[in-house]
Amino acid sequence: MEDHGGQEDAGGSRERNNEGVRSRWTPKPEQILILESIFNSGMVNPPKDETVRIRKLLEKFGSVGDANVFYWFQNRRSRSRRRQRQQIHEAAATTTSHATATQQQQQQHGYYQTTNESGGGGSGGGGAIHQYEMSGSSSSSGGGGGGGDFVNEHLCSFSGEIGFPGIYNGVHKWGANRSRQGPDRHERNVW
Amino acid sequence: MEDHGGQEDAGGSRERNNEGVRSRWTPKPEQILILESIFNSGMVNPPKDETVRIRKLLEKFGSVGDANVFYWFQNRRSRSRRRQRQQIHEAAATTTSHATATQQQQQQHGYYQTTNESGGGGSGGGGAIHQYEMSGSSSSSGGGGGGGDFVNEHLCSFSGEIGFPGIYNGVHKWGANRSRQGPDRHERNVW
DNA sequence: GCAAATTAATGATTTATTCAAG
DNA sequence: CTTGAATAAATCATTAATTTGC
Repeated sequence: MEDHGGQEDAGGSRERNNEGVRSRWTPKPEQILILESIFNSGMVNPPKDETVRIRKLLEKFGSVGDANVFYWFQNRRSRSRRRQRQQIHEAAATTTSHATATQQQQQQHGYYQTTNESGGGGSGGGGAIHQYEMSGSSSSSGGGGGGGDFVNEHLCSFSGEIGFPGIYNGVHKWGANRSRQGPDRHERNVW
Repeated sequence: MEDHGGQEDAGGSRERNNEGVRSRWTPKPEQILILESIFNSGMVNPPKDETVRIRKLLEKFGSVGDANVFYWFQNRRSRSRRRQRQQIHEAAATTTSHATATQQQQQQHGYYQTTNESGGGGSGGGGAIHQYEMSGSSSSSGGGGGGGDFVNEHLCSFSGEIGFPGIYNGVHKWGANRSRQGPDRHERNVW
């Protein structure tokens, strides 16, 4: 049997390196699915709060840290753009027409952005919402997940969807949101 | 309680933004002194462990977060470089000779770098040591300090008074271990 | 069929650029 | 204008695919 999911340490929980090689996180297929789903839904740059939620969600499938999630999104954005540009350049080189599709990305540092992945199925699509989500002194504390949690919605989709071998979809309730009691000087800093 | 006789909130502890305006950290003169001292000593890109120590040290003079310290060093490096380049360009424009001082920085992403500040007396010179420093022992808590000594050394200078820096360059012997050991999967992540 | 060598993907760092508060 | 904060681009380093030789 190919327990292709057998390696539990693949999640990166083992970074023990007596030598000098730092092991990096290797996301599991399920994790990648979740991440891509979120990304494709338009949240290409989740704020810290959301990132933490995502991490907690991913953690159910393997060890992962907040930074890993952050890196993942960062790299995804960067590479998405690069490929888009390459394709543009490529097309420009191929097409003899003068139609230079100069799709200049306007660097709107908004968090949600319409992902125009070329190859993607374009399932999500959706919302270019501007949710800056600042430290929520405004009522975000509510323990139980507070208000509209983006991640929660996605979780719904996954509860009973992904047919993973050996994964029981239980109802997760990460209500106990680890509120940051520290004096946050900057909510959305680089961590 | 020391009354620094000045803006108390300047430390940045107040970043409450009910509106959405983030107030940014305003380092106190003492803090700047410490930071510059460390920077001038050759540590231009302190690893996380050291950053935390620095933060704790700075915190004695006002609220400050790890990220603030990180940003400060980042901006300092950037600014330093840019100015250097400008000066080079400027000099090149002035000098009629063909000696184009193409000081191509070879992107040695080392943490310690010879600070070639133009104005400085060029004393330091230190060592472009590659020290990845991966701590590992989380015993860096409290002021007790632990293994690291860099910040502590600086602290010595400050213990009692900020005796203006002549910035004496002592012998730096930081680590010098080029082995990149990293127990944690992402010790030096972006926070 | 396997294991070393090579290449392709991609996670993690660092640098350059930009935005905005003071 | 200065400079802290944030992000995107570029780069490095490690892991997975793959090729190659036996």
